[in-house]
Amino acid sequence: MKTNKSTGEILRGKREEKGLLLRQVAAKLDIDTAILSKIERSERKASKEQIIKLAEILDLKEENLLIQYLSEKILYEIRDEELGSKALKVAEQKMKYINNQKSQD
Amino acid sequence: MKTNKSTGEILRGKREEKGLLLRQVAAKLDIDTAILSKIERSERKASKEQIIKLAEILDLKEENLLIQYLSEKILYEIRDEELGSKALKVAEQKMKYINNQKSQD
DNA sequence: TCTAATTTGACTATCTTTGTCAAGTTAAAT
DNA sequence: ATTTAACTTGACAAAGATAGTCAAATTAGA
Repeated sequence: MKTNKSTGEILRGKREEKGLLLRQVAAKLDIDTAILSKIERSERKASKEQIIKLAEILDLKEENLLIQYLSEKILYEIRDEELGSKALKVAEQKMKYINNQKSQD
Repeated sequence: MKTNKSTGEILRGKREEKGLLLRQVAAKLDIDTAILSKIERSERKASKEQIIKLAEILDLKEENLLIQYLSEKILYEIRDEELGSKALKVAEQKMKYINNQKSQD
């Protein structure tokens, strides 16, 4: 999966590829075009529900789009944190530990 | 670094080791004991500023405590997300990419 | 059992997020 | 160059999440 493209870029790329207008897609999401514009330019975050709808509207694989979206949410939490990389690694270890616990049931 | 202990557990452990009361530590943080109690039992999240003060009050290495704290913040974002593990991995790739870009200046 | 420490829950205040709206800017077509 | 539709911007409002206080209830140690 591509990881060096923002969710916004993916959304805009696919929308244009399909020849859809902001107005049209925004209407399906039931939001103002202003917000969708901001989402596409990474000035605002979409909600999970919006991501799911967008995947459907734009024929994007929902799972991939959600992973993109979640990874950005994660990075947003550690934006301009010196220790971000280290925190990410520790988070992965904790995650592994948690998943191990779960499978011990 | 230990990763299978929550920030709250670390804080409580060290506070008790030092024989300090919730009241005393809370006073230094300028918050009610109720909140500190909740932080120690992971019922509430501390703020970054509180974590920094707590490291100082309890003689914990600030960097380690911050990493713990940030990693929990990350995991909080993907709690009960099916795709959490995958999102974490993608976040790491993105992070690497970003850091690479930075070093190209 | 008494007393101090901690926990709990109801409530409030503050901050963040998510949205609308209207005005401003850009781009394409003529 | 002008016009028109698409998009962007920023100020604002509503709603939701977060961080705190306070007082009552519970727990733990002398």
